[in-house]
Amino acid sequence: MPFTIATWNINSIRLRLPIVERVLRERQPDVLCLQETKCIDELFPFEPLAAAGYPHVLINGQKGYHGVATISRRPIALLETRQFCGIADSRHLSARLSAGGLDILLHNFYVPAGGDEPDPEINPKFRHKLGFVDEMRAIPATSGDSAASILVGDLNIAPLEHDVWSHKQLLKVVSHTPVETESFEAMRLGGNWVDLMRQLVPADEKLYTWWSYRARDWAASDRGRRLDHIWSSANLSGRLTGIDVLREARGWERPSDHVPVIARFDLD
DNA sequence: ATGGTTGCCAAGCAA
Repeated sequence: MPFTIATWNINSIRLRLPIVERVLRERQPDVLCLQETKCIDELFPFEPLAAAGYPHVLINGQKGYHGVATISRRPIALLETRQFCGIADSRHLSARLSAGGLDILLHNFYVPAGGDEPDPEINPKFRHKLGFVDEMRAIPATSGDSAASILVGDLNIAPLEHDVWSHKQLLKVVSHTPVETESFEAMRLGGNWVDLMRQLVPADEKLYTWWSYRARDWAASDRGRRLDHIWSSANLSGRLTGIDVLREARGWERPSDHVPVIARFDLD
């Protein structure tokens, strides 16, 4: 049995509990990292997730906005919930679990979207996003003989040309501006993180995890972006056996605008 | 160039 980990910006856990249960039932990931749960901790749906086989649930929620949760079939321990840029948003949760004899440090991130105007001087939300990515430099991929790291989440940046439907048309659109993509890649490489999706999908192939709600026909226009990511330390990247982007989930009833991404590893 | 949709929670704000 491989070890599998999934990430999904769910855009309200309570509204979309039925499709979360569907993914858990059909794909049975060992761990699912959720972002934008939009749910205070007291209202989090622990019981249905436990009934689905996921009794280990770690949450960092807030009212109405943001919020991350990491749910697991196997025991998992909360490490910390970090703040970034001195702003008390619920955008991070780290945890420790064991798989294949490895002690795995797992980060679940929801990076700020950054607003519409890609100018940090006039747009505080964009300034926050750039500062947030800068602060992520303090979280490198730690590893050792029996230790490894995984970082997943909605990172709200599509770094490569073919991570967006039109590189040229998105160069001035927040999520794909050079100031974002360059600092994003520098942060990833400086932290020794491996981009696992692109390890298996060639850089010249289009790859998206998000399609706007505003499209008349998201599938026909297919104007997507790869905003969701799975990274690992180098000692785990060699154990990666597969990546699934569940594009079909964008067409389900009451969908999130993001779809689940699942990584499979040759670990038990 | 503009507006297009969704969710929170009950008016805009954020995405």
